[in-house]
Amino acid sequence: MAGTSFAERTETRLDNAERLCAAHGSRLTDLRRQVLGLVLEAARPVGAYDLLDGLRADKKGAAPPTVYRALDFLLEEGLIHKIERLSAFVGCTHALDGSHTEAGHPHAAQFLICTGCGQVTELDDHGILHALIDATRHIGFTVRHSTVEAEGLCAACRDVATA
Amino acid sequence: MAGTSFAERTETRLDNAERLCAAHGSRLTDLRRQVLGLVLEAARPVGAYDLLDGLRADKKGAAPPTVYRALDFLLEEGLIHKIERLSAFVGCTHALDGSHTEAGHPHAAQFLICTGCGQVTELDDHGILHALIDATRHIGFTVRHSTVEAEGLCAACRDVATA
DNA sequence: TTCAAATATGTTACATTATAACGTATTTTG
DNA sequence: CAAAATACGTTATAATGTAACATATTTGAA
Repeated sequence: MAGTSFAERTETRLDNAERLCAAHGSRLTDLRRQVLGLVLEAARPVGAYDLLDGLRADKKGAAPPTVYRALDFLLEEGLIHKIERLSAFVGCTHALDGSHTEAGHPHAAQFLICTGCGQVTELDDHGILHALIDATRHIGFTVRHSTVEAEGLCAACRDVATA
Repeated sequence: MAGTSFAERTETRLDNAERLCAAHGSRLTDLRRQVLGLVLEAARPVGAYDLLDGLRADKKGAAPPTVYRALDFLLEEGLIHKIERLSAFVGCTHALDGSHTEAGHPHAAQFLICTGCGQVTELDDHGILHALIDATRHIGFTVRHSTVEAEGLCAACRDVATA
């Protein structure tokens, strides 16, 4: 059993994740749970090699494939997202906090990256998704998955900048 | 002078690019012109190291920074875009083919990546941009730059798949 | 239950993408 | 022309990601 212990809120979310996995016949193993925990405990998007460092506190010989395989699994389950512009990963608030027992389906997700504080906010805005689908439909393109990432300033950082 | 010679259409677009640069006081040097030419001649998004190989046909000792510096310049000028999901670069049709003499301003740009044929189509759809701005405004986030990339099937590849 | 198949993880090596740091050349400007 | 700014050359290395194969664990069917 992994020695790492996480904050209570994180454990709750991990339990949610475990239920979601069970619900579609996949297993949130100790290793995967631990990697997801490390992602969730980070205040901001985490890189794969930061996660690897975190893992090594517990499992001395961990290597890159250990982390990447866990990340691939978590991405497929929709439990985390990859922020492409940052090559980093965040927990999916939609899946882990929401009342959505129907995970797995890739949902619309948009990410707001604040260049001031580094925080990333996840949106799940249907208007954006529909605008994208509308724009692509009439040229015959079928969207399977979309990446929407906006860089800018969050409310708090903008206020600081204006002051 | 660089020995590489490009198709006529490409030269035309390079001339456009040169005018755009001149219009805001930057220089499309031989090197930058050559890198842009290589991007434009590629049927699909090109990686930095593919460009490096292309460069080396002409300049034997070229090294990664040679290419990356040229790419940084071209990105800043809005002459190319980076497709984050592919770590690859495409010419900006908006800037190079359009009647838009007012380059430099980052415009709304969305990319449709066909997983069938690898082609990437650039959209410049205001509906998507506005949906994004609407969704972010009411939470106080100010968008400075956005990345929108959709993966799916273009009309041609979808027809093949359905057949 | 017991073995075969499927799944998950360990381990080594390497591929790909990107940048730091410093020196030289070229261009621009006073 | 000389100084400053800009662009480029060169070496080394950082950061991100994967291939390939071995071992362990779990699952499922006989």
